[in-house]
Amino acid sequence: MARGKIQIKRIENQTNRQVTYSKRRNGLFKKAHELTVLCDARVSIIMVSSTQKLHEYISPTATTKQLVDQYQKAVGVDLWSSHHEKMQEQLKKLKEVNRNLRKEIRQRMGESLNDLSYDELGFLIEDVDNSLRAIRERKYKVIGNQIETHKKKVRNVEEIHRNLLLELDARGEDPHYGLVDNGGGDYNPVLGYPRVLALRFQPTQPNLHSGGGSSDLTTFALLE
Amino acid sequence: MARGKIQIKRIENQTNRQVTYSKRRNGLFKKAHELTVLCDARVSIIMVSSTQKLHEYISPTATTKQLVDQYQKAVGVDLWSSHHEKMQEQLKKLKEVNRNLRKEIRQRMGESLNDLSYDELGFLIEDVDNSLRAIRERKYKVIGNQIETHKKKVRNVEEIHRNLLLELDARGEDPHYGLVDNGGGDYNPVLGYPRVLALRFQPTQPNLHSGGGSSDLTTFALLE
DNA sequence: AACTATTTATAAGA
DNA sequence: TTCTTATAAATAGTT
Repeated sequence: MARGKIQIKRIENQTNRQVTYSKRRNGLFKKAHELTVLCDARVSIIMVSSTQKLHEYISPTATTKQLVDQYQKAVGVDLWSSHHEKMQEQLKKLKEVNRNLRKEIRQRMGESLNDLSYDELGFLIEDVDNSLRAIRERKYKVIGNQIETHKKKVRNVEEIHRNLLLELDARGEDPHYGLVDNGGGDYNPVLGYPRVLALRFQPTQPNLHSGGGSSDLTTFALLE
Repeated sequence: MARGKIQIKRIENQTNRQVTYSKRRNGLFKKAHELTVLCDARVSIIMVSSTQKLHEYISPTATTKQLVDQYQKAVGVDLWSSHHEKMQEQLKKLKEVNRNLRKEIRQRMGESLNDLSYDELGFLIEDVDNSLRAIRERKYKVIGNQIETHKKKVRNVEEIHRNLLLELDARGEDPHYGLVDNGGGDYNPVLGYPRVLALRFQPTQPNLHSGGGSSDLTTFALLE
């Protein structure tokens, strides 16, 4: 465009090409900026030179993400579907795991047993039976611990009471106070009800077979 | 740049602004294309006018996705993190659900009972006990069905045998064949072992508490 | 990186 | 929008 017209075709001389790239890149960015200001527009330019160097212009009033998002929406193409694929895969796996876990639970609850063989049913019974024993053991241990704790508490209170009586006696005052029994309310579990036992508060879960739709996601949202 | 110099500042007249936008947009795209050809570069331009109309230029030698990906990589910013957020959220929920399911199973198996109260243990026992009864019932039903099936089979074979004998007798041949007993092997479950019962083939699952790492994803991969 | 002859882009008007 | 054209701006080739 000066000192002679040029053909618009690849500049073969490497150095010339680089120089022209640099000059015209500046020109382009300047024009883009003028456009931004004059016309109140937003412009994003991304360019990669023949040597794979990357340069960009972005209007001060915009971000590249913003414009790329807008482009996507307008063109209707998901530019990063490939980026989503891995997560999609993960989600699928997790849902699969979920289905299997639910199935196991249902079997342990005595449901969905149709596809278990006689032998498998035998194994399952043995397993659940063992589990039941373990849970019972735990229950006995818990009640034992609580009785123990309570006994200690009672002993402690009695001790305090005795000391008070002695002290009052020493002061020659009327030892009129009796031991106050709190009614054994301490037998309540130490933890109270900090968590709801999942098993008891689930309905029959009609959506167990629904293939992991979004509703499945929240089925257990209240647990733990 | 012609018929008078202009200040580079927003054109207030709406019509003028639009006209200038249109003209300069074409200029910019033309320049971009020249740059593409002359310098063997790749250029992506996305622009949005003040009226929210979107226009783009992309070098014939490139795709927008390609350049945006390259931009991302170079700048080190994940442009579509927001697109991932929803999925990330889903993944988190699923993992949480998974954790709870695993916990429920462990509790049903008599493990991880420490954070259950005495009353909760009572509920759990009742529940598992009921489950056990249900499974036993199912087992009896299965064995009953199989016996029934077998009986029918035997009757059928006997019937065929009788008919054969009659036929042979009618032909006046030597009725030398006896009823062949297959040894009751048909008591095998009808379904055979098409699926492995999850419960029996899981070790104690040392990674149950590992917080849903990638290893968790494949724990059940072999099931179902 | 600077210079400058020339081409190109474009503002204003039609 | 498109054309016209005077003029501003960009830039190819050179230093």
